[in-house]
This record gives sequence, structure tokens and C-alpha cells, in this order.
Amino acid sequence: MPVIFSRACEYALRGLVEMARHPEKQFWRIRELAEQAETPAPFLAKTFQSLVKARILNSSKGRQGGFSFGRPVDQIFLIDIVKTIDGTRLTHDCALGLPECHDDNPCPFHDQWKRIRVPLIEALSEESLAHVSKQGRSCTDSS
Amino acid sequence: MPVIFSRACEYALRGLVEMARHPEKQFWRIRELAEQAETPAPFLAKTFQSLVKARILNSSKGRQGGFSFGRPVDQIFLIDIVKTIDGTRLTHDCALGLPECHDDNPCPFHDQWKRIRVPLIEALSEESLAHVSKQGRSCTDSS
DNA sequence: TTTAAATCGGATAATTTTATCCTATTAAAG
DNA sequence: CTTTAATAGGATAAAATTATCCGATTTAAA
Repeated sequence: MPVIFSRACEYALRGLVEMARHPEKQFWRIRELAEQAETPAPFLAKTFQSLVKARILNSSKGRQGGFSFGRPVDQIFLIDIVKTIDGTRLTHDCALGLPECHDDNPCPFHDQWKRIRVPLIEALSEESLAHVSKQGRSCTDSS
Repeated sequence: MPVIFSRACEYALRGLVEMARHPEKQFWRIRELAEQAETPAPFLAKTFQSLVKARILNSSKGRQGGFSFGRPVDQIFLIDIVKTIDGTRLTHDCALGLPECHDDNPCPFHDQWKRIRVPLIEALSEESLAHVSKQGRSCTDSS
């Protein structure tokens, strides 16, 4: 198991950050991007289809085609990407897997998880691709 | 995918909480416990083997056998259970899946994830089974 | 007009996780 | 001593996720 995001989501985030780090590039071909982000190209391609449907990315077929952002990177937030690919499990579901767990019928870990989940949602909602892409290092940067 | 713990870990936590809620019971048979915790019995049994190895549980074979706690429930912390079953991925690994990501070579999401992960580790380290089992409701309680 | 190069999307394969099964071992009850 | 009932652990099955493949479609260059 991955850490908190699915592999698909990890790969998408890595790819999108890589794109955001190179604003001079208009269109990214999936194979080049996958190489930079160190992700399996066909899997990243599949995942990007969802992001196109969600209007986070534009795609253009044919020669000179590729992917570009659907809107400015300071208007794309991590929560948009995570929800598109992983859905709402991280933001809505019970940490112990109990479907009937809600605020008015809490599982034993409900309050503790809520204290973690709420700041996590806030962080994902506030962090734009523009900001995140300026943090840390690129996958393929030498340390 | 589950939320943050693996299914195995979700089931273990639910089973252990159920046990802790009934201190009058000396030994739990796996089938009865699985029923109470609403988990698949053979899978819970497998998972409990790890907890026995980790000395969190005792087991006793044969007639009248079953599982009991390896130490007082106020000395068993959620982090012990999570680490036994899910290992250190939640506490150690990079949220973007990059193996080379560390404090001195951070991925773009490293700091944000750290701000979530550290309180999560603290919560898991401070919450004993004794405390958690007094929170919320049992799986099979009616609301 | 033809060719080359890109995504799209359905099908399939591989891997991991989840779930079950069965025999062996153990211990208490009869 | 035999039977019964429990866990241990290896083998297997099922399901979900991850990964790949290939033909169809699209677009620009030759």
C-alpha cells in the first residue's frame, strides 16, 4: 500500500508538479513527462485521462499534441487532483472502515481522526500547484 | 483502497477495541469476536497472529482457548498496532512515493505532509486501547 | 494525399491485497 | 484415552489495484 494517496494519484501529482515547474513548455508528451516524473508512462496516461475529463488538463491529439493545464496553476489545488483520482475516501470515510460512522454516530477513533483529517483537507485545499511546484526538489534533480 | 490503515489494520483495531470494551471476558474466540467487530473471521485470525508475535496479544490453543491481551489495555497504544500490521509506511514514507525523499532532500509535498504526519503519529502514540475503547460506539451498537 | 506522432479507450496482464480453506498442533472435557 | 474445540500456518482463491498493450481517432508535417 502507498502512504495516503493511491499510486495513480502519487504519479499524477508528480507529473503535474513537473509540468508546473516548466511553465515555458506548452505541451507535454506523456512519455517525456513520465520519464521526468519517474512514473510508468501508460499508467500516467490513463490517469491523465481523468484529469482531462475534470478539466484540470487539456489534451490535444495528433502530432505536436500533448497535455497542458486547463487553468492557471495558481488555481489548481491539490484537493482537486486528489478528489478527481482518489474520490472522497480521504475526506469523507471512516478510518476504521465503518460505513455507519458519522458525527452523530462516531466510531471509537472518529474524533481523533477528525483532528487529523480536517487540517489535511485544509492543507490540500490551500496548496496550489503553483506553490507546491516551488517547494522541494524535482524527482530527477540530483541532490 | 481503505482510508489510512490497511483493511487488515482496520479489522485488528475494531477487534481489539471490542475486546477492550469487555474487560470481564478472559478469552475471546476469533469467530465470536469477528462477528462482534463485523470483520471476516479467517482474515482477522491471520492478522491476530501478527499481534501475538508482537506480544500485544496472548493466544491459547485448544478447548476454552482464544485470545487475551498481552498487557494492560492502558499500555497498548494505537501506534503499536498500526506499526505491527502496516509497518512504518504511514510514519516514515514519502506521500508522493519517492524513495529518496528525506528532510534534507524533500519532495514538493514533504513539509505539508510532515505537518499532518507528526500530529498523526502523536495521536496514535498517545491513544491507548483503554482510552479509545471508551470513545464512540461499538460496531454492533444500535444508534 | 500520405505519413508520422500524439491521445483515447477498451482489453488484457501482472501484482498486491484481501479472503478462505485445510491440515497440524494443542489442550480441556468426557 | 478419545473426542471436541480452539489457534497456527501453509496453500489457495478472489478481488482490487497497478501496469501494459493495441487498434481507433486525430492532427500536423512531409
